[in-house]
Amino acid sequence: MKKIPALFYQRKDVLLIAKQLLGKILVTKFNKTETSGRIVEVEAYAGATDKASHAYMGRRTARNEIMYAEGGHAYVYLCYGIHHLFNVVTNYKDIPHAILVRALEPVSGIEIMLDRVGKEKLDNTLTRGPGNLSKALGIFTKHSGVSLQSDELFITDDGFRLKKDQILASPRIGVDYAGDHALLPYRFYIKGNLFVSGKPK
DNA sequence: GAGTAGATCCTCT
DNA sequence: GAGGATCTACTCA
Repeated sequence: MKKIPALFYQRKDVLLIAKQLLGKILVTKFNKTETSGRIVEVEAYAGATDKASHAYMGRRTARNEIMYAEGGHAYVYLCYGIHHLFNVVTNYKDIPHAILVRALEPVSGIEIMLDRVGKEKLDNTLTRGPGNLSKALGIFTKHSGVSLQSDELFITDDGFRLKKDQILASPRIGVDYAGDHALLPYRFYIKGNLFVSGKPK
């Protein structure tokens, strides 16, 4: 499978990229063990104009420095002292846009993922929610800043295509503190997919 | 089934 | 020193 080229991420419309990431395969290959999952849920964070973003109003710190890099890098950080959140940096250099990957549908290395999470059998909690999927794929803060063109962390396209009516938008999750911006429909997910967070159907 | 509290630690002020 | 791009478990109905 071919990695998605860096140019895919280096475009201005973070919402468009977020939608196009749905259905792609996120792959990690650490210590020669490969695990992967199809992206079924994402959230866009539109940098300086987005209250919910770490880079709101152009904030720039050691932690979010990677958001200012050119598109095609991973931004990983720890939330609530427990959960690792995996983001894809997008747009051009110095424009801190990012896409948070919230949920995956397991594709390969499922037993390895179960082992990492400490579960016995596959269920829809394995890769549902950003904290869980990072754990399942073995992603930690030390992977922040890794290029998605590297061989241990990348995204591929296996030819899977979604119809327009399979993509739904909704307000983002867990960003109530962002006031009005918490209501922006920047979350995209695949209709009816079991691994999308929220209430199971 | 729905709502709420607790866990737990890194980062910025 | 405070708070956060979350998840789980437990309570109550």
